[in-house]
Amino acid sequence: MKVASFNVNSIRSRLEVVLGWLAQHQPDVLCVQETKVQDVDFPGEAFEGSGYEYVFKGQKSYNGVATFSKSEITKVEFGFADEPKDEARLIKCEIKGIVIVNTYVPQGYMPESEKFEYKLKWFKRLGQYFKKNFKPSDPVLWVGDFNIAPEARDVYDPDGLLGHVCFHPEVHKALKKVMEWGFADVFRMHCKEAEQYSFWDYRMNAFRRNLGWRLDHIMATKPLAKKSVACTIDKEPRYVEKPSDHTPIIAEFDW
DNA sequence: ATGGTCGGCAACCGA
Repeated sequence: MKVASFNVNSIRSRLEVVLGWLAQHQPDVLCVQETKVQDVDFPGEAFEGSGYEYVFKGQKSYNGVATFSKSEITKVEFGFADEPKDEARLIKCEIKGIVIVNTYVPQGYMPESEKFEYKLKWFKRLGQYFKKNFKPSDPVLWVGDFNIAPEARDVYDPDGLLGHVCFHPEVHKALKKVMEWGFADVFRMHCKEAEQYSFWDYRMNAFRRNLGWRLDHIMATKPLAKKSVACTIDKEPRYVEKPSDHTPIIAEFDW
């Protein structure tokens, strides 16, 4: 079972990239973020005949998530149970007996802003969500764009970037709290190297200079993590005609 | 030098 995550920065402008990537890599599941399209305009017809079914929730201009799967998608829920539900940032479903939570975590803007407070609260709510609905012994995957680089080796300039909303002590604490419930970082189980980035700012020629961040993650509860056999970040979609600022992460499980 | 680019959408906001 192969599971991938990809922040596409508009599914409509990235259609050919996504379709090509699915055809080439044949993941069982692909979770995408930042679809940037309201549901009535979701380009579902483009995926007919691709071999994937899909669920999605979006809004105009911003956010939006979608989950694609080769096999049946069941028990679909959007957003949190309480307000604000943030439906365009969270899709939960079950595929082949695995719970898959696809998230687009709020970016947070600036450390002093209300948006940053909202980001911290979002992690807290997500922690409660896992605690309330599942057990650490269940096969649960938490994947997506977390807008967090967890460690110094996950950013191009750990000293200079410390305090950025995606590399901030409070955010690190918030992530750690959710992880402690029972998640393992599948990518770090298989790769200990630095400079394994999944995001480069469109500005600053960041990709050419490799000024990157590891913001996209695949976290698994321990029983599932034990069955992971590989996890890689695929930089090939950075070389296509219309690259996203993110690139996909893909994990394989003996499941 | 201390900016820069995208995407959506229709002026700027968000990343």
